[in-house]
Amino acid sequence: MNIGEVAERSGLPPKTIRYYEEIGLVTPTRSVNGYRAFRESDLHKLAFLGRARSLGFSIEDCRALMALYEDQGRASADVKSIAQHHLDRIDAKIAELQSMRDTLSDLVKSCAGDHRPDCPILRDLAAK
Amino acid sequence: MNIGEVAERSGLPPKTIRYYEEIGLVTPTRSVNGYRAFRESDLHKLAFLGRARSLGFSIEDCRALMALYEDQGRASADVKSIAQHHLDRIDAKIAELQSMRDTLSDLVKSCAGDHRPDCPILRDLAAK
DNA sequence: CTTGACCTTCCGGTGACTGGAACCCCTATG
DNA sequence: CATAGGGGTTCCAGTCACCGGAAGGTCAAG
Repeated sequence: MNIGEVAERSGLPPKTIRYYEEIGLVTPTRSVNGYRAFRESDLHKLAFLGRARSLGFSIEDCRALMALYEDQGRASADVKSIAQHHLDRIDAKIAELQSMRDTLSDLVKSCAGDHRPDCPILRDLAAK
Repeated sequence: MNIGEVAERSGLPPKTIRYYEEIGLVTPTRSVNGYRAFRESDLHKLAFLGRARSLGFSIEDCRALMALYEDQGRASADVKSIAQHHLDRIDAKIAELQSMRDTLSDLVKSCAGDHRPDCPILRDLAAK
């Protein structure tokens, strides 16, 4: 399989796949013409990575998850730990955004949004 | 005022203040010894920037907000528009994170997290 | 005179890619 | 056989908003 087909089937852009090779997440072989030659197992790995990334796992988390996936003797506790930490980070991020959202929403509501210069949003940013 | 005092009073790290000068958000004068010399107005600007950044506005949004703040003839609609767009982005981000959170939370709950290798998290990432 | 706390600039790195340039390879068509 | 196109390749630079660190200048106190 060339990179184009793998891109299509994995849903990852070719650029991303090359990048993943560069950082050692996949190691396709090479054809005589120098093209990357992907096996089914490479495609499988890339799909795994794509799904992990879509859940927001960092590249390093993905690397660790892949290693655990391929380690038959893994303890599910190790996987769960990574996922739990990630979940905690997400919760923290949501809380942070939610707090911004609340403030911002109040400000937007309080602003007339017309041709006049008076603006509670600017007043809030400037004061305090 | 030297940068240290401004940093303390604005809550921004010196590195950040230098960076803001570099990209033209503040333009302190210079003392004879080459040190940056900040006026009260610079401090005020930096505090404004710090609060806008803490609400998640991008640097370019901050630049625009500052310009509006200093434009006596502004229309509050312009400010509101920036804030509303930012609010929309935040809502989108929260929705994205919330969706990740939901999936991830289910996966974490379903994983025993013990010494055994069987793991629904990895199964989910690998399958589909 | 030295110490230590400031300040300066400059360079490189962060995360996870993305865009673009310059070039090679392969197949099909005129 | 030349060429056009649609693959592929590498390498470099840029993104965003800074942060860390090195090498060195400045200043007040002891």
